Formats: sequence, C-alpha cells, structure tokens
Amino acid sequence: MVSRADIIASSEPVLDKYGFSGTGMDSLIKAAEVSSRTLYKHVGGRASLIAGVLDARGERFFSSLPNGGVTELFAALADWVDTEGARGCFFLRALSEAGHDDPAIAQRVMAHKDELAEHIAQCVEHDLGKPDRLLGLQVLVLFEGATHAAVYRGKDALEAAGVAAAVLLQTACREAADLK
Amino acid sequence: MVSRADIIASSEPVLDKYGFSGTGMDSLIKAAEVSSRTLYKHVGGRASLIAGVLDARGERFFSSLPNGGVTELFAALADWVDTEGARGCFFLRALSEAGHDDPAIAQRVMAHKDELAEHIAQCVEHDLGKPDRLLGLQVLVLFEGATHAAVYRGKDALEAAGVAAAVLLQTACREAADLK
DNA sequence: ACAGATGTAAAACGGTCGTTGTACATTTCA
DNA sequence: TGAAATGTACAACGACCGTTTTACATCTGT
Repeated sequence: MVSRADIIASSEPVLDKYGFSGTGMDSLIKAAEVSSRTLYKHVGGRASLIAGVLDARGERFFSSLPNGGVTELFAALADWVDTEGARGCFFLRALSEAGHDDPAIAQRVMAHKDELAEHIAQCVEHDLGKPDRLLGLQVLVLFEGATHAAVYRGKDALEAAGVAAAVLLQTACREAADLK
Repeated sequence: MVSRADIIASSEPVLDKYGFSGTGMDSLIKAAEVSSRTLYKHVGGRASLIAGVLDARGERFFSSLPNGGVTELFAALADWVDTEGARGCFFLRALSEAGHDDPAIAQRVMAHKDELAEHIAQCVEHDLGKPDRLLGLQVLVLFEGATHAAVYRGKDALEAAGVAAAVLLQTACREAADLK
C-alpha cells in the first residue's frame, strides 16, 4: 500500500540525479514501484508531483540545518553535500528546467530562497548579537556559491566558503567594537 | 547568406532565455531566420549547435572580463548581469539540462570553470602581489554565489559579493604584513 | 460470500521533437 | 545559356512522453 508521500519520496532522488527535464514519468513510476494508474491516482500528474517533491525537499533541507552560527551552518552544508552529492541547488534547477511552464514551481523556489535568507539572517544574528543585513546577504552569497562551486571544486569550495564567512563575521564584529 | 557563426549567435539568447530543454529546434530555426534544412547543413544537429553556443558564450564572457583586481572583476560581473540578465550560470545550466546525454557538453563546462578559476586567481595575484590559493577559491565561490543569488536577490547580491571580496582581500593583505 | 476498494499490466492516444525527404526557386559563374 | 550551388517551404518519419483506457487480479469488511 503506497501513499502520496511514498511516491514523492521515491521521486526526489531520481529527479535530483537525472534532472527535471531528463526524467520521464516512466522513471518515476519505476522508482515508486507502482503502476502508472496508481501513481496518477495518488499524485494527480507530473506538475503536482514535482510540486510535492519540492515541498518535501525543502522541509528535509531546513530540518537538516541546525540552530547556531555560521560555522554550524557551513558544517551542515558540508554534511548535506556529503550525503546528497553536489549537483547545484535543486530549487534553482527546478526553476530553470520547469519554472517556465508552471508558475507554482517558480513560486515555491522563491519561497524557499526567502526562507533560506531568513535562516541565514538568524545565524548571523546568533553570532553577532544583532542583525546585519549586509553580512546576511554576504553569507547567503557564500552559501549559494559553495553549493554551486562544489559541483566542480568539491569539498574545497565548501571549506573555503566557511572560512570566508568566519572572516567576514569577525571583521563585522571588530567594526562593531570600534564604533563603541 | 548565413554562416555557422550567425546561427550560433542567434541561438544563444534563445537557449539562455528558455533553457536548453525548454528550447526546441523550431525556436532556434525561427531565430536564425533560415530553413530547417539550411540550419542542419550548417551546424550538423542539435548537440553540435549547443556545443558551438557554449564555445561562443565562453569567448564572449571572458573577453568581457577586464585584466585587473577583484573590484574590477565584480564590476564587470555587474555589467554582464545588467545587459544579459540573471538566470544563473549558463554553463552549469547546460550541464544540468544537457550534460547527461552529451559528454562533450560536460567537458566544455569543466573547461570553462577551470578558465574562470584561473582568471580569478590572476585577479587575486594582481591585488595581493602574490598568489593565494585559498583567497582565489573564496573569490570564486563569491563569484559563483553572486551569479546565482542574483537570480532572486538581483543587484544587491552582486554588490554584497564585491564588498565581501574586498574585505577578504584586505584581511589577507593584513595577514601578509603581520608575518613580516 | 461477495461487493467495493485498490491494485496490476499493457496497449493506445494525442502531442511534441529532432531530423530528413521532396519539390521548387534563386543566384553564380564557366 | 545552362548547370551547379544554395536556398526555401512544407510534409513526413520514427521516437518519445504524459496521460488515459481496458481488462483483469487481489485484498477487506460486513
């Protein structure tokens, strides 16, 4: 007995590995180990399935991020890449490959990035003791850059990003002290 | 009288705007303003056309980057995004969307990123007076991050990345002075 | 026991896509 | 002039893809 959640869970790694446009319904049906009839009854259709996968992925991703500072943030990203592989941002890939013909996907991607920016802002505040919009954006850029540079530079990119974030944080910290 | 280069030039913006899997040959034929027969005679086929577009894009991109330091580098990226738009890295998108069934594409993407890393390393050396592998990688991550964060944060991401690179450079500079 | 829900396998449908074939028009130049 | 080169428009091809239909099996609960 399969559920909608089961089908979504089995679809995610296939879409991740072979891409949204590179994955046909037959692959997702085979991965779910159900008949096409059952899959369509449970998830409605391709667009709805992809939307569900994005939701599940987002939830899983954010629950993998600890509540802490930027050091813990980049450590968690390194763990994520270790277990999931480095194929760029799943959401930005969804936007490029499927966002054109489905506005629901584009909207989910934007919401995901808003949530990511918010989480990073809290990491920065955790370390700095106060909010810092510029630093938050810089760490977001480092996070995004690490995610994509890891595709071709591997773990070195993640490590460099973490160090860079620490340097930026310390600089902001010093500047705050100088202003006192 | 059209040339292979003309067809490649007219194809690039279409592939960029609608994506590799979202663009059919009919769109590229229409953009080239030739018949399908002529286009195929000139470029051979879809895979060869995309490879040619990647080559042309890479040449155009690197010739838009000035010889200078990291400040000029991020200024040039801002100009590029101003005129080209922010849709993420064209090459990484090619890798995701078409790299699976065409190893020639994957190889071109890797070569492009190697060239980018090399160019950035020279920017760092220009400012610092000596090579610095970690700083080069950090600036690469910032460059990649700015490219992708600009998709959803616009020019703010580019600006933040430029400032971050300057801070990292100055820190490295100070550390070098302390060691004397 | 049997109706209803839930599943399967496999064919079929309509559409799109990359590519090629056919038939015809136009320039080029020996 | 007239043949070769180069172009066009457009139909057709085979393959694939998302989805639905058909026909049949297997559990579940009163």
